[in-house]
Amino acid sequence: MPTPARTSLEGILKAGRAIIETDGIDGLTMQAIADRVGVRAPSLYKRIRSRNQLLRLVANDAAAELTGELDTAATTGDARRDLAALARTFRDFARRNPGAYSLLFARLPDDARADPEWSVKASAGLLIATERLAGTADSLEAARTVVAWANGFIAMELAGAFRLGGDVDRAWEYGIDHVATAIARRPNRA
Amino acid sequence: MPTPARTSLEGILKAGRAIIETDGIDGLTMQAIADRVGVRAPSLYKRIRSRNQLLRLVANDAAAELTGELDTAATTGDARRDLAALARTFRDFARRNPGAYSLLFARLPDDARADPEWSVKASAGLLIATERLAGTADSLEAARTVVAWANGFIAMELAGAFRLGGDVDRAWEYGIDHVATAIARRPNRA
DNA sequence: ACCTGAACACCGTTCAAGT
DNA sequence: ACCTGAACACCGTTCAAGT
Repeated sequence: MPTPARTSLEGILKAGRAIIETDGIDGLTMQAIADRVGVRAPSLYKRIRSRNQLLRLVANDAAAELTGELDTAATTGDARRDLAALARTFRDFARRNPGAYSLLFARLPDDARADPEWSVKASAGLLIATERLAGTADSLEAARTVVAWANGFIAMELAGAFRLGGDVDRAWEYGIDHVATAIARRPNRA
Repeated sequence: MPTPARTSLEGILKAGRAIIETDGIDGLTMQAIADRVGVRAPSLYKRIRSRNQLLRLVANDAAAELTGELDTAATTGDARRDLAALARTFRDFARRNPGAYSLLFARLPDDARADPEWSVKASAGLLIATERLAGTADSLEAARTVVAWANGFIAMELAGAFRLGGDVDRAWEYGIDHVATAIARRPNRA
């Protein structure tokens, strides 16, 4: 006699997104998921192959969300303005979803990581802006400089690593402004 | 009848530094330490209070090593050259000690993290260079921009996040050069 | 077809017992 | 004074058994 399903991939995924924000990656246990969807831990293996695959599902879900937000962020056509908007969107996402953000950039086993294409998709708009600012020859290096700065800033902000006082928001504005100037063609011999 | 000690803090610390490089933070288990120092896991609690305290010891040890290297890196007196040397030293340390590096910047419970002063000590030389380049008013923001960029770059490099091809070393040189220009006073209206 | 309890190998940690 | 085995509460995962 078939028993009706009490779990679903969607339910598990939603539970995963919620738990990773409250308890972090380490808190995302099979037990925690099972409690939340109202089932015993072994039953989860009817829907997912392993905890690592669950982490990948959660990471892909977050990546799609972030990519969607980035796609609608660069709208002015002004490369400098678009660059600042993309960076701001990235930072806002990280602040709203610190658990998902750290999952996306955590060093995890390959089978737990988001599909590699996500970073290509996510950086499409950025590459357009940096190409216009820095020129075709340097657009990849310029994009990497911006992403490294934004990623590093956000990671340090979330980790509470800015411990020398001062205004972190001011450091952000200073940073995006100066980095944009830096990658613009001939920044210091205009 | 007192038994002679077969463990020592030094031995445990050295084992910890070694294991974190081969097996990562998650691989640094009490079992792994015990195996390496030739004792059973419960005996470790005669020397350390908990695994978290061990993580802190390892982190502090790595922080002292990194700080020492940074202290001898900025020697030319030329602020731009010193800045590049400090960044390069940072990157070299991370490549030689990727496990320790990620431990230093991982989000961990407070009792597992390195003492907060380490980052103050480590950034002393950097602040001198950025103050000369950017001026006193902006030196903190400038230092945060450099650290965010370097940290973000290294984290992405170690995570294998540069997936769009291209020459990563060239992106590093491009980045440090342009970031230095960016924070220098009046970069685009000289 | 779905869910469960029991079991396994692993964690960190405590503690009484051995020397 | 130091080390140990046994035990506890937790992990992820497998699997035979129940409906």
